[in-house]
Amino acid sequence: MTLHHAHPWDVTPKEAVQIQRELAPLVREEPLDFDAVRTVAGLDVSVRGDRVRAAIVVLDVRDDLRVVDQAIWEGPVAFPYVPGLLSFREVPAILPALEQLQAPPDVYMLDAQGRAHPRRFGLACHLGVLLNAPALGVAKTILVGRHEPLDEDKGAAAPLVHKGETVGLALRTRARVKPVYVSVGHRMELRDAGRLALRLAVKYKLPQPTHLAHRLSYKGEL
DNA sequence: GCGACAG
DNA sequence: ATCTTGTCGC
Repeated sequence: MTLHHAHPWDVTPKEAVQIQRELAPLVREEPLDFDAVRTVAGLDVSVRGDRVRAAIVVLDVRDDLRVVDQAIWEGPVAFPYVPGLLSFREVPAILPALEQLQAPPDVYMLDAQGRAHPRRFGLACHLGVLLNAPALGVAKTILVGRHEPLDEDKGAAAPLVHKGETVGLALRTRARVKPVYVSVGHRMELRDAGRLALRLAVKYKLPQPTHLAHRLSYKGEL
């Protein structure tokens, strides 16, 4: 995989914001060709003390979500947690983990926001633009935006709106369970992201890719 | 100035 | 995110 818009990571929060403003216009919302999607990678990063551990789990969506590849990378914390600047903390750990994969996944699913971000450039957008690949964010809580109440059944959804703009989707992946917040990362439309998240949420609230990636980064194994 | 605030 | 046991409900 090639980095299309490489930039320094050893930056100050102020410089990070500037980088986001420069890259945000590069996010492309276009129809996703589902026929070209065979593998979906779930990515997550856990933090323990002063160490971070990035984990990736690749599933084959045409073979009953079978796990076909996985990778882990551990290293020192390189950036503090600042709401809105999560990518500068996690991407530096995700990139080296990606290098361990046998092949580039067709879609990247992040445990974070995509366009549902103050500057429309959450972690899912950042990674998607860097790799120039389809990406989406599936977050457990809201960073920005509001939405109308959802029905209690599985599949219930409502637009996530911020400053008059639909930036994501509040989606109930399991009946009577708190919804997840889906948003576009890169090279797909919101409806595509919603369909993907709902279709891959077969056993838990979180879609299988991010659910497994979370387990792998947290426990160190599946 | 006062809250809100992905992981 | 992380610190952490049991407990209520489908």
